[in-house]
Amino acid sequence: MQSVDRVTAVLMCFTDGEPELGVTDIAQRLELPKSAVHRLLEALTRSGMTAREHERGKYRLGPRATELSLAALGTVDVRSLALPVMEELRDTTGETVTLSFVIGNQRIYVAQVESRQDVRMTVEVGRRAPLYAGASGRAILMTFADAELDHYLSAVALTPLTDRTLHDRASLEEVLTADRLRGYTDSSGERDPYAAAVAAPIVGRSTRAFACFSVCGPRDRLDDAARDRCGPLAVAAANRLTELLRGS
Amino acid sequence: MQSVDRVTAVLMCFTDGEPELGVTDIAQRLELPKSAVHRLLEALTRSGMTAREHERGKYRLGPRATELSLAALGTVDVRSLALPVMEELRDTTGETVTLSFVIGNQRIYVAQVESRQDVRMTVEVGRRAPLYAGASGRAILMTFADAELDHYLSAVALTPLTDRTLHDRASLEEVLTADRLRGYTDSSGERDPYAAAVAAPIVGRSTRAFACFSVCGPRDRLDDAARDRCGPLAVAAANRLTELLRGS
DNA sequence: TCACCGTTTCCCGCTGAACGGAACACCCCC
DNA sequence: GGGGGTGTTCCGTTCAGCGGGAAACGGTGA
Repeated sequence: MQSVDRVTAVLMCFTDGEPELGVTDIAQRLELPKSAVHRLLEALTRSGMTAREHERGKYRLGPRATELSLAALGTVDVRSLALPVMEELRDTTGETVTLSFVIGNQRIYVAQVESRQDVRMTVEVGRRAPLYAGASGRAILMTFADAELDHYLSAVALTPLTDRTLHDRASLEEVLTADRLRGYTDSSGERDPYAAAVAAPIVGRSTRAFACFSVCGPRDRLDDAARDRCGPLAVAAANRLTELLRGS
Repeated sequence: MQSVDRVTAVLMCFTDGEPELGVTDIAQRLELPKSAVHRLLEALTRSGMTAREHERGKYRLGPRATELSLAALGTVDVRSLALPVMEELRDTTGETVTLSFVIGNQRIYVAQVESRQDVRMTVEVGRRAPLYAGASGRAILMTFADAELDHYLSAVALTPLTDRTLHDRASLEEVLTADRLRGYTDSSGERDPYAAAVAAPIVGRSTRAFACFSVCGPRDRLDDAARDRCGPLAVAAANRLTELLRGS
């Protein structure tokens, strides 16, 4: 059914990192006539899957999509899917592996798999942390679109947690730019003076991460060379979880 | 467009609390011919919005729906929407109000608005708790379908946290049955010997809660009469948040 | 093992829902 | 005022999607 394919394609456009899209934009992405896209969006808006704030405005996902989302995520236990991937990453790297979710403009540890070594990092599952300090938070931040990042940096005071925390906007943006290129972030002594970590964002099809993995341990052990080795492993694990979530 | 309406209607069937549905079931709910529903589901499954495990099996939401969900929820900051509702509930009841999310088979405090009274309940935002102990957890459990509840009770050891915690299956199920009728749960001394609470589940359109509100305070103040008064207020606040999420 | 029941799948003639090109309307900016 | 780009509307055309009904399938109980 051609219509079903088109509905799905239009809705999936909203997962590409931009929450608001126009008729012409979607038509170009999907190589469809504007009249067809317009007709689809009008019908989707009437049925609640998309919405827009005013006439001639851009479209966004609507209340029915939110309701569908709550149901869809209720049936997928992200944490259960993640645990085996985390165990594999822990065994490969030898360090503690954590999973954090984004909630608002903070992140929260929801699971960890601890290193088997006697000297190890342990985090307090349930603890929240800001996004600007440390590898995990920045792994999420680096997936933000420019406008979103700008909004975040305007809204949040960059209070240093240790004397190694990046807290001025310019150096933060510079670090994020570099991190985007390699797909992971790293930190040493930013949230805890004796800890170091690498982290990789976890995305759906959206480019905006909803969670991240980190590999963390004592600074002495997770030195520059170890972080260089662990970063790509964290990226691979994050990609693995994304595949599992997609059901492929 | 008739097809768009049908696609939306079919997808929304999956938000009614049952994660798996058959052709006949959906056709009956929507009063559509089975051949039409079958054609829609086949097309939705090809495009990834729905999926099924084997031929002739039931359908469920698919990987594209999961991806769409992550994008949709990324644009709705549930916590920001909730805070004004929680403040209003705090002012009406005089007690501390909390918001918990479901993560796996536990819940986690994500926000609180504290009572203005000097003697007050304070929770540790970020702390996790089981679903079987206390008003908040049971507010979530009571929205589970029978099969899901059965699965939960089989999987989780009902370890008492205080000597008032309900920890045998029969009395838990009995309490849940009663709570479903009135739409909220209450507890006194189950997780903390000196605390009492009422809690109401927060749902999308799904009957399975993704979060809950609680009103909590010292047991002496939140006695039977106070809990009777606060329960319906918590239910109204939960419904209010659901409306806000739906964008109505 | 077989019959029954309920569900899923498939078929096919029909028609109006959906199609897309093009023109129009609108808005922003120089 | 005009250019550029986007959103909206129109309308003749056509085939995608329609639904009734039959066939196929699977589970269950005697």
